[in-house]
Amino acid sequence: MARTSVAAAPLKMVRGTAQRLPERGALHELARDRLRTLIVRGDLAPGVALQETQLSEELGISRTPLREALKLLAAEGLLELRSNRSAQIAPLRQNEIDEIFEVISAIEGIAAQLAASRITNQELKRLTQLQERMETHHDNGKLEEYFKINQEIHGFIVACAKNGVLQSTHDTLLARAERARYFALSSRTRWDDSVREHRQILKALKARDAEAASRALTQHVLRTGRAVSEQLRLREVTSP
Amino acid sequence: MARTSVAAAPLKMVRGTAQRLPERGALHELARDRLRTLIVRGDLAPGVALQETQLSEELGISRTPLREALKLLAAEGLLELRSNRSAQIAPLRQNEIDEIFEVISAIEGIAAQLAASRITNQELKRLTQLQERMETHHDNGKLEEYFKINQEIHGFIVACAKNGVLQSTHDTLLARAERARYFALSSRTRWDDSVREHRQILKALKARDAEAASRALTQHVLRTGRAVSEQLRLREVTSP
DNA sequence: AATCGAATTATTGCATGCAAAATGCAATTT
DNA sequence: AAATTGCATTTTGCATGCAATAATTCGATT
Repeated sequence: MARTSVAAAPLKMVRGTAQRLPERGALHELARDRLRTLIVRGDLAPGVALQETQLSEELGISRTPLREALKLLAAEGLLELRSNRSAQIAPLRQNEIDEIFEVISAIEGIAAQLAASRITNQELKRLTQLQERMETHHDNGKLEEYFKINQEIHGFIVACAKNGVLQSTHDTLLARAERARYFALSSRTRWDDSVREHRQILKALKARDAEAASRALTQHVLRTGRAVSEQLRLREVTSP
Repeated sequence: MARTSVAAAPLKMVRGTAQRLPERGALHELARDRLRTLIVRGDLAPGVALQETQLSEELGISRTPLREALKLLAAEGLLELRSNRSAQIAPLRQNEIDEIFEVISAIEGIAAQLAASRITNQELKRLTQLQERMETHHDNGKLEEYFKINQEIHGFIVACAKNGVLQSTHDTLLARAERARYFALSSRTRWDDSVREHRQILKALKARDAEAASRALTQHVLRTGRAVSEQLRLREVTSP
């Protein structure tokens, strides 16, 4: 099996070798963050087994903080631990993805509802700006950039709800959903629809119409979820 | 400082001593579960510092699995880790409690909505049964039992939504909310109202009226949250 | 007496060691 | 040939060791 090189740079300084400065902070957090990114982006594919010794060497840390990181990632649903066996990158079960989007739609629904009354004019301005940038990327066919701004908008609306617990719950679920989206990049038609739906959401927020904003965002997320789920289904039938 | 005795029985068998059978499973999970219960029930009060060596001895395990448990509990929001300092039982910040109830209300709202269409007749029967038992406890003034069934009903409705991700998200948040409720046991009038609201929720579910069920449960949780928050505020002003 | 600061002690964060469980492989049996 | 058993190896789970950081003590100074 190919060696899954996981470490662009070790997390920790090694004595006597000149190298890039190691990141600072607790090692288990650094390991968790690094691994999370790798999992979400699909660099560590679903089903891949993570061996503690090998991985700890690649990260340049010992097994102790690594194991702590693995347990945290398992709690986030990105990893599955099997007792006395290697941890495994969580598979993308269609059913689970459906569930995740169902929950995210509810979270963003309440977020939009709260944001409608709590959002400041400055935040509305910023949101308008983001929408414009997103539309530009859409018109120019810049998928990568569009995708990024899209995520930013969703996160920003949740932030405007001014509820930290809501935010962190959302973030955790989003990581799992995003992983599925990396696999199943949405279709072109969905892309067009999505931009339109975002316009509606922004309009409702500007009008501070909680009901409309909530409904629009909930539906938007549910439709996105269905598109991702559909792509996943196609992949399952055709490729593996 | 009084020794916070945390261990009814050690988690692990000690060689050569006749004693109750140790529970089975990974030590970090046992430790996490035991500590979670102690925290939620208030046996470990907000602000209390947990020393790794002392606690590991009380639990009869080594620091390694204990530290894993601590990090998981911190991720659940029940504990706060301060680098190079002892972990601390998370304080009950009123603002945070408010946020938690806001999110739970949304979660249970979507749960009721989904449950309205997904609940089986058998589950409805069970729910009716639970409601009856709860009312009995209410009428007899059995707070403890009432409280337990109340929790069971909420959990059961979420289960009827048939969404595992929703369920586990709910469970995690509920632990934090429940901790606050142990501190701030709701007032008598709230108790009466609560039973009435539960009747409404059940009625809506029986009618499979998603809209009504969702609205009723959402409002019920929000009102409960407000009652808890109010009690917390009173405590803050009067006692400490 | 109060305050500051150095020395001492206590505690955390990480690495390593070791036993138990699982895996892989070859010899053996069906 | 397929399945099975036994043995060696690998890998995990937990305990322990050690250096770095924070808390504490106690004495010197104002």
